[in-house]
Amino acid sequence: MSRPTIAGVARAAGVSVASVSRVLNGLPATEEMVERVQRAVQELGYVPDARARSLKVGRTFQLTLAVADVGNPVYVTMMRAVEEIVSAAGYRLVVTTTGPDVVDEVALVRGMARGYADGLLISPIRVDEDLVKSIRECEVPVVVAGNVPAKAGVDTVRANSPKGMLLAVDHLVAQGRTRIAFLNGPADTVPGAARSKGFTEALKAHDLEPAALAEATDFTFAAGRATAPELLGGGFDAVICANDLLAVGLMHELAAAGLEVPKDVAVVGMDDSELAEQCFPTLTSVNLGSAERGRRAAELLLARIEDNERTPRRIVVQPSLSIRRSTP
Amino acid sequence: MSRPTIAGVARAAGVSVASVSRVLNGLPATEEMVERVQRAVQELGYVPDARARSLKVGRTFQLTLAVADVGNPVYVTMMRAVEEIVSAAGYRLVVTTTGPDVVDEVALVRGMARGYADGLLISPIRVDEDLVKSIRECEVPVVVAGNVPAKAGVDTVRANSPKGMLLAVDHLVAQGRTRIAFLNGPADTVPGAARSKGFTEALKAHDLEPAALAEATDFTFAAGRATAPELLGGGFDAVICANDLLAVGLMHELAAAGLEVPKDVAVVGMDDSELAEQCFPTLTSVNLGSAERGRRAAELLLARIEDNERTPRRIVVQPSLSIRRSTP
DNA sequence: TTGTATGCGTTATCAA
DNA sequence: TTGATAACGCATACAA
Repeated sequence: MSRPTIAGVARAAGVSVASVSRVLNGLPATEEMVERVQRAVQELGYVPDARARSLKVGRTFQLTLAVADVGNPVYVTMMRAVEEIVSAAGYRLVVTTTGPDVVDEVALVRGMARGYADGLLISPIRVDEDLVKSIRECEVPVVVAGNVPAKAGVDTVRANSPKGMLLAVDHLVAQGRTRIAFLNGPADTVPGAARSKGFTEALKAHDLEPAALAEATDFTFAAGRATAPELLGGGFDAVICANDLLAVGLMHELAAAGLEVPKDVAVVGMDDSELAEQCFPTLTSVNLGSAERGRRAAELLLARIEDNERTPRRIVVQPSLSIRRSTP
Repeated sequence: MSRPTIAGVARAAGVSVASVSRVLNGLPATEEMVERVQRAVQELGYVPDARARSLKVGRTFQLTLAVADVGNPVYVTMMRAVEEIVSAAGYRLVVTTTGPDVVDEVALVRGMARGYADGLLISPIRVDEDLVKSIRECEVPVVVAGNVPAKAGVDTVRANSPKGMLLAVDHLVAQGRTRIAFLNGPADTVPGAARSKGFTEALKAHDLEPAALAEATDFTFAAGRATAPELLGGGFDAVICANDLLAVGLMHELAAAGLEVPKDVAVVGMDDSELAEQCFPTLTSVNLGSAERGRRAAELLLARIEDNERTPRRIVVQPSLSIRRSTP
């Protein structure tokens, strides 16, 4: 037995399909009509087909959130914030994962033309010409949580990494740490590049030289551990890491090397994700506003779906510092 | 300008829509036809509409994975495993989150009738009659990663919590720990109930009495911290926790109380998620086979989509113990 | 091999 | 207020 269609309901209720559709959509109808239709719907367990509906009305009432790595806790924060906004607006949120490769991101953006959803919220980790082009030409509204060139002509909401870096360095310097090292993620990524630049500027503002630099191959715990040894022996008393996963990976290697956090080495992460308070010692971390970025991005997406002619906005969310036990 | 349809491509290529469709689906056509169609597709940037297509062919080539909490790292492991299997089979995986409430799970299962996807892989945390009913009556194939009654008549792949508990207790006893406490999640959940039962049985097998018992309100880090004080002062030398998040929450409270892990108290988690090796000290954890469960569940789902008449299978994945630094 | 025509399940337009 | 019917974009049975 196949699922009942609107025609089946109409037959069972002894009315026309048009009337069933009207009742289901709350359009004017007599009380008796409403009652008859609702009973038939109930009896048959009828549920409207979303594909057919969206084919007709041109909207799916679904939104897609695309992230690079579901294992990165910063996305958890963001997803929760986005979910809250879009579900309150009556949309269903579906999450897909792209992986670290830009071609997969491009494929995903292009694929939106298939009509999966009414909008896309993407947080790209690598950005190239192709991606910018695909976003600009995307058939559905796109909002980028991250940094793409203004010429992309798209709503963006991004973090202020340099400012965040400055908060971290300010804090470390105030605690008397001046030999500061930096554990970055891949420099060919958008966040990687931004944080590298921010770190350099922040040190310059304090007239400091980097004590050591290293670049992990990914923004992951495993990469943090694997890359940490490059830093060791660098004569630093503090390390800033490009995200929390890297920081936690580093802390394990520091412990293995017999260094104590924060006594011997202070550690600062970035993202202020759930992991920052789960790890031990708890991690001082730059809050780059992932929850707020999620909220704002979701709001921009909803607004653009409402009116696609509005001029693109570029929102920057300001950072703050969450001080915990990994810094003195 | 609106997106091009197959009719637009046909017009541009000077052929019929049927021919375009055939070329796009790799059906026999002359070389010239293929060439003309492909050029038009290229020029217009045509992408077929998935809704219209699936409305016609009755398949979406999408699969839905529903989890309760994206913040729980055990789901990350599972999602990665599922993603690998289904994408290799040519399906697109979308993830939705249900929250801890069973009514939302039921709504999600019922909603599958809207035709969002060709199948559903769900890992329910709470199960009641309604949920079982909705799963049994679901319009698309469902596979449950977890435990539902056999009468649901559905493919399931679940963990063996009691066996896992026994591994944990065996290990602790072998290390000389006999005053073992248990920090459970909500007992009204499927995993909560299974682990409670498993714990009792495992202690009995060793002729031991529980040193202390506590029940957190959620399977989360925050709930673990909040509930830990109920355990403290219980005179235990080891604690088994119903999952890794609870264990990490507990460890923070132990540290705050001046207790050292594993010297004063040994801690064992369950799930063996990424968090177990990220936390400090690294967490001995019962591997309940989340990756394998994800793989097997995905395979079952694909098989059932292929043939919906096959008799439901109930797979049990055997646990193992990942020993780390939180136990002596 | 190619084109014409029908239907997938729904909403919206038009008459009645 | 209600009903018949034409799309939405695509795939396919059938005819040419």
